[in-house]
Amino acid sequence: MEVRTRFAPSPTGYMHIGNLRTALYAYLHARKNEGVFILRIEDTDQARLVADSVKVIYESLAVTGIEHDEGPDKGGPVGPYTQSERRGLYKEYAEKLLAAGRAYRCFCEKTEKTEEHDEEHEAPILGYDGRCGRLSEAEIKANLDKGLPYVIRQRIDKEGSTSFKDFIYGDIVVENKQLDDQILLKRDGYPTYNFANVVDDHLMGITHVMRGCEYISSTPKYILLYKAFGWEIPEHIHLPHILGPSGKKLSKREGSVALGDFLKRGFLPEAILNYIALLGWNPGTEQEFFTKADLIAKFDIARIGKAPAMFDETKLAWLNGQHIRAKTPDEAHALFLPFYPESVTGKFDARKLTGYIQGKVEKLSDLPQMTAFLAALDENFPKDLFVHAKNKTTLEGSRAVLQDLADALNCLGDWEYGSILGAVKAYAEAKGAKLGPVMWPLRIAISGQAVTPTGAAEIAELLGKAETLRRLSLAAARLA
RNA sequence: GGCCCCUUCGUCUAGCGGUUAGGACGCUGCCCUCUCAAGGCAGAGAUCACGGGUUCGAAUCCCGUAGGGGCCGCCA
Repeated sequence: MEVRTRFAPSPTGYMHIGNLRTALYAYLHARKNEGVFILRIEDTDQARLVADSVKVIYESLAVTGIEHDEGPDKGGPVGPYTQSERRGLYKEYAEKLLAAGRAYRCFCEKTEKTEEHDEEHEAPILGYDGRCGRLSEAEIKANLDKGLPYVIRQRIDKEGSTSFKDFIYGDIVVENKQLDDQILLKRDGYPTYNFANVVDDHLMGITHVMRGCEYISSTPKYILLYKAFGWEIPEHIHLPHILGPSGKKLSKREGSVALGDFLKRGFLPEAILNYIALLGWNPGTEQEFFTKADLIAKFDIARIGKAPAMFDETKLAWLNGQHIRAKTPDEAHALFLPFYPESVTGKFDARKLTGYIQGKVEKLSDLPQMTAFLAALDENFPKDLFVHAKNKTTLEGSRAVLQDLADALNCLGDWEYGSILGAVKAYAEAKGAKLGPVMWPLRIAISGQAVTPTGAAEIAELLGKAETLRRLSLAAARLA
């Protein structure tokens, strides 16, 4: 049977990294099995509609290369793919349940979750007591005649238990008395997630339902729905959570959670994809660097783990560096360019700069700070930087070297990396010195910092002859 | 509070009855090098949450306990 998976985000205005991983896994599983990956927009909460947020979903999928085969923008045989456009369908199916006695109208007041319940989670919240389920035909009719608003609730027989086999977590059994008569159709006529999800997954022929494991506890209710309709139950694959640094579900409170944030901060989409793929899944080999094509080839839902994983930005950064290094110089440059300060791109050969530092960059957002010294030397950098035990450089020695070097470089005809290095080498040789003790003062003088993203000769070349000589004499003067 | 789930180095993980418990990030050191935040090598770091079983033998199987997480919305 053809594999059909879906990603069913609700338009919230940003792409949560955990949701993106769910999308990735669903996508990979579909591709791996030459199946179909569907995008379905779950916009059934009218109160929470965020303008343009569907666009964010499209953009997120596009930038990460998680491309869907069917969706609101692409169409397909089982559309529409936006739930708000499927309202009639849900009503129709809810009424079928009503007619079959598997659902009932509920005229009770709204019982929305309050903030207090959120914080004081010790407060027991009791589920709906099912009173409207016991209303007589006459009472229902009377209410209807009065025009009382109502919702449709699923009628759950509180006897016995309901179970399902989760692909990751195995058999899950829940006593039916734990199950609430959940709302299927809201007062405004829109379905709840719980209902729309089941109806759509069935109608869209989804074979593998992949979602976060927070849905495990409500899945028995969905199972009962499938059974009430007499529908085949798809494979359920609940994914372990991604945790923030505090050990709780990754949330906005703890730094970046949105794909857009990571992108802005200089993480590459392919690195993010690679990293989140490894959060909860492993290939069974020691491979850690993956391109999307690698993932499609190696992905296997059988190797998804059960334990939640903490999101570790340090490792993401490392992986990001790996992906940057894997780029061609031209690709890298296209990536770096937007992150270079104007002061750098305006004055220097940025393409050359990229070539010199590509192997050192982890986050693109480090670029401004890494390259700032090119455009603006901190002329009052600490003089101690010249002192280096291993190179046996001292303030006195450095001054002499700098003065000599200034002369040597001044005589240089063409100003490029090779000739600069050649001149420095020649000078060192003439002095009977090793290269280190000469290069060190040079690099400090022209950069003003102990750590630079590339070597002294490269920096000198980028700076140009005039600026290099200016910095050299400046430093020599300070050391005098 | 009720129910469900999870538990191997700080972190991500391998392991599916017999391993010196392996790898990666990070950390430390060494090498290379014109610096290192790159590369190479090495090291520290996990009595496999704890307690009972089962077994000749358990990180691996079973049962408890503890800790953590999730759900209990006319949100998804």
